[in-house]
Amino acid sequence: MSLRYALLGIISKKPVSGYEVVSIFKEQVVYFWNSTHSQIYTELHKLEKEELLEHELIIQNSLPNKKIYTITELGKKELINWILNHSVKPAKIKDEFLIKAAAFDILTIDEIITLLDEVIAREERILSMTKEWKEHFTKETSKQNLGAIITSEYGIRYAEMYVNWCKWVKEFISSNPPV
Amino acid sequence: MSLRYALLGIISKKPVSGYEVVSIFKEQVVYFWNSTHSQIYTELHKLEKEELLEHELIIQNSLPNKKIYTITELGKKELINWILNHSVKPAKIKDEFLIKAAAFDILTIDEIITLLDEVIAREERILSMTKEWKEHFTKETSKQNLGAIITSEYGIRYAEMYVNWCKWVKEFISSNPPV
DNA sequence: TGCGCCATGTAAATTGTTACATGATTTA
DNA sequence: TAAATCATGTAACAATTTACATGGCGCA
Repeated sequence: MSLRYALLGIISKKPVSGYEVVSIFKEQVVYFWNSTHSQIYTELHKLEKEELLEHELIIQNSLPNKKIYTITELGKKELINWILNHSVKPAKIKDEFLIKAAAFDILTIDEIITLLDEVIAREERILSMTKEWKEHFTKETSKQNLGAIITSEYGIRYAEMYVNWCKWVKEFISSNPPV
Repeated sequence: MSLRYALLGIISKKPVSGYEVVSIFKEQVVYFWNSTHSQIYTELHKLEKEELLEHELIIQNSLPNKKIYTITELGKKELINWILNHSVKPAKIKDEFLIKAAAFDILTIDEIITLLDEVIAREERILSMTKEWKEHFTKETSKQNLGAIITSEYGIRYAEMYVNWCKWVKEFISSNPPV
């Protein structure tokens, strides 16, 4: 149900195609919302039926045709109304690694260290990518990228927190080894 | 699909009823996995059919009867196998507030501040609760609560990161006000 | 010649949420 | 006397993921 507002928010900044929305999701939105192209295209159709979006078909010669979506006045009203009046719940997280961490009691120290090191490497990769993104947004000082700057800052802080927590766990288990 | 491993992990520490599993989810697991009682009871039935769990019915006089679940040898093998061999993906997050943050461009400073202050208050409440939980687990120095200690530490760090990010956004928008 | 990018969609399967259903005991 | 706790389940609905489906262009 909130996916629609993520889409409206993206399209409110500038008209984009469904394909571009999908790539914005992969690059910028992953840090706080997950979705796939199949869900996004379907939701875009629904939003258009409800007249919150409209599209213009762009005929391309060498590339496939595309639909450029624009937010309607009604869509903008709906978006602002949701932002101001819908009270949000805490984030819903699904983190497989933390499920493993919760069961570290049954592993050996070496097994735990191996798992932690993999995740540290992964999060450090994500961290450096996110830093590049933030720099990119910060350079273009347009009024319309406040959202991108603050959410990428969130992504950076999240990844840093994750890495530091992993390192803390490594220290913790060396002074409090499991069975 | 990963829910089952969260359940196996919980029950591997000590035999518990479905009801207790649900309350452990609410208290300790919220920080990294979300589920509801209806899904948990259903999954428990499946795990039993697959012989990864078994239960003993406890007849109670003044309270409703309950089923105490125990992990089987097969269940333990499955759990350890998943932990060691299934490569995990980064967390999937659904954070409605970040969807709002991504669209802060279209709000006034006052509106943004109001939204941020609500979330700061919420996360500070969660933070103090989580700190109490961690203290609680740290006091009982059993070998079987390593998981609870490190995941509650994660919860603390996550909430602290969230609050600090919100405060950073407040500062950021006062020096870079939106339209 | 195979892969990735561009570009859009539908169908099937799985997961997850909300509502329905019951009911005694304890606590405020 | 109303709400919370204990205790378990199913049904209906909504959301999400994975697979199916197509196809040209550019690059290595």
